[in-house]
Amino acid sequence: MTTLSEVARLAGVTSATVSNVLRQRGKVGEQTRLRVLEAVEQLGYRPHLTARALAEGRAPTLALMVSSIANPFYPEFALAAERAARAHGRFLIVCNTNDDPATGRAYLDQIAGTLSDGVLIMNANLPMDDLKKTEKRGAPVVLCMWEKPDAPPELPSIAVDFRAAGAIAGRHLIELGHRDIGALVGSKKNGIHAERYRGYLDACAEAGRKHAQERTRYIPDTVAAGYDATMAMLKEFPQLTAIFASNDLPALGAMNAIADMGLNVPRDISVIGITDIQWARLSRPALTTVAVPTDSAAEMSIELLLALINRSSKSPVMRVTATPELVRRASTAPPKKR
Amino acid sequence: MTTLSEVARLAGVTSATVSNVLRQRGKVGEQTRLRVLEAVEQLGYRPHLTARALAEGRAPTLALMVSSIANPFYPEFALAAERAARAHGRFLIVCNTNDDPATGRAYLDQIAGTLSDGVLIMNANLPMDDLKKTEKRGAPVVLCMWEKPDAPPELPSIAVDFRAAGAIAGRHLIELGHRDIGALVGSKKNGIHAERYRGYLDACAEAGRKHAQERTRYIPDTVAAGYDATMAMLKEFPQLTAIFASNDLPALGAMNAIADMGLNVPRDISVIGITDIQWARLSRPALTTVAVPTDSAAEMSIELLLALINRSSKSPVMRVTATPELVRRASTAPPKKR
DNA sequence: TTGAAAGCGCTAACAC
DNA sequence: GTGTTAGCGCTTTCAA
Repeated sequence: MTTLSEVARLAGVTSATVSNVLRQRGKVGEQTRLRVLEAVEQLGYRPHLTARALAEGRAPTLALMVSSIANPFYPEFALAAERAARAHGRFLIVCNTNDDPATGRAYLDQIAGTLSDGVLIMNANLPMDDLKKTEKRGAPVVLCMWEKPDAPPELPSIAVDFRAAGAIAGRHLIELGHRDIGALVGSKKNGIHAERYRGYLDACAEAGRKHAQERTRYIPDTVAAGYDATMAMLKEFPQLTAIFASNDLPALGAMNAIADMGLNVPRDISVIGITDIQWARLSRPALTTVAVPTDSAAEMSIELLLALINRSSKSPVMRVTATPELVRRASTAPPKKR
Repeated sequence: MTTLSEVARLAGVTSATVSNVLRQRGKVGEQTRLRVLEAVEQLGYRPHLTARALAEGRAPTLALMVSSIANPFYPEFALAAERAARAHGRFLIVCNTNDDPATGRAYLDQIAGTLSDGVLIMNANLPMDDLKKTEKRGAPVVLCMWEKPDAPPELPSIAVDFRAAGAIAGRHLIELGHRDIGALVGSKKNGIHAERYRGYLDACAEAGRKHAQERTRYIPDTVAAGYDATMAMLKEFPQLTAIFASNDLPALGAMNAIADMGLNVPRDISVIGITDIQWARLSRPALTTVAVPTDSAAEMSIELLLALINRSSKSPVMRVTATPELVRRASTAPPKKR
């Protein structure tokens, strides 16, 4: 490993000067600058980021806490977040909590404020208290995809208007003429997807209709759960002509279930999801869904986090992304005439 | 931020002692130990990982270079790698090169050997030379999924016998009775998937058959490319009864194309892939594929990397994972009688 | 068993 | 412009 002072020695200057030329801090003569640069080149010197971090009192990394990077939505977010971080000279450490609060806490304890300057929280199943504690210890925390713009959380956050997304999905189904709709909610009753469902109910209300409780299933946010719930619901309510799913994963499961029952999407039953993950456009039929602005949410999250780190913003702040938009694909159509 | 010496002061000892207590380095009296622990608790002290790294001369992080974490296979690998890294007390930094060698080089230059102790290379499109250069600078490098066990690379690596995988896929198709098979190779002719195709050709040869060159398409490793190539190939060779794809993504594309042509998988045409990514089991019909041992490849990669870092192993070493295995699902069946 | 002190590689005042 | 110096927070000999 080549160090600053080795470079300095070769260039016949002191390490402070080398540091100055490397950080482009003016006040360096043109010839010494050239001499230093040459020495750097010759020795193949690379700054030691850890040492620099310690001296500067700040880490070059940010952490992203996520329940599991293998969940199909997160990689897309992570990619965008990493890009945004890079654009600001930061590296991204990925922390999979596996939905286990203890794992998340361990991460927070170890890296927040030491290895990484701040942390992005994406659905990591961590109690607010733990998050506030790490914030108090000096490491800013940003909630990446808050679901309720009307109810700002106690921590800085980027919010997506998921209620609007739910309403858009509901409206689309209703406008197509659907009256018998089943709803798949990918969380507990008052869980994370509650707002999306509320939005769907808003759309029903707007249309002067009422959604019957029994036609709603609260399930895990997975393809398999969407599959099972759809099977069950279709058996109980064969008259359904459409399925509203609070997320793309259960929607995809619903499509599979419908296909396996020998029915056709969208001819017999329409399906709509929310998010617009990659698979949505690749499934057959391609899934109609309400696209959430993933990339800009990631960028906004990184920017807010950096602002907090630089103390140029004070918590709590909530910023709202652009409104989700309908993406019409092939899984929705008017209901069959009877 | 609480520092070691603050804890030391509170406990009435010196920071060296606190350090000893924390690192469980015996030689500390029981009462002082307790006193120190209490002080740690009281102040909510957390070791500063960056400072520790600098003092120890080693970073607590490992880097994973990948072309794009959003590519459906990588997140699964990344998850397993992160778990393995955590099990050894390391954190994982994700580096998306975006398939751009310059980006990869920039990462290597910046973090290898400074911010991170070593780097895992997963299909990041980086020239060997750059990798060898970073290794020379002192940061071990491990190639995570080398495709040719018979031709060890010049760097430490974990190899998967993809030729065997290709042979397994080919054999499966042939055993089902297929004779008119189209091949989709997800890389350039002598590119990364060449071994898989060779394996497929091995299977043909074993069966005393010869695969006709014109029935092979070299394409990008994507769903879209698989779709287009299948469309084209089926138009040119309507007699095909099966598609061998060197990867699941093109295989999924092939299934979509077949469906869009109004044909049925597997009744009219069988499709097989390689890897067994998550989507494979979720597609309709579920994709028959040859599963690669992702998790163990990730673990082996991490372990090899750590061994190199601890100099308990010297490069180059190549280790081979368990052999890929056939996963029969619904996309393959015997060909129709004519 | 505990303390003193040096140093990891770099940055940032402050002098010269 | 360039050098001197004092740390950043921790680990680790080496002495006591």
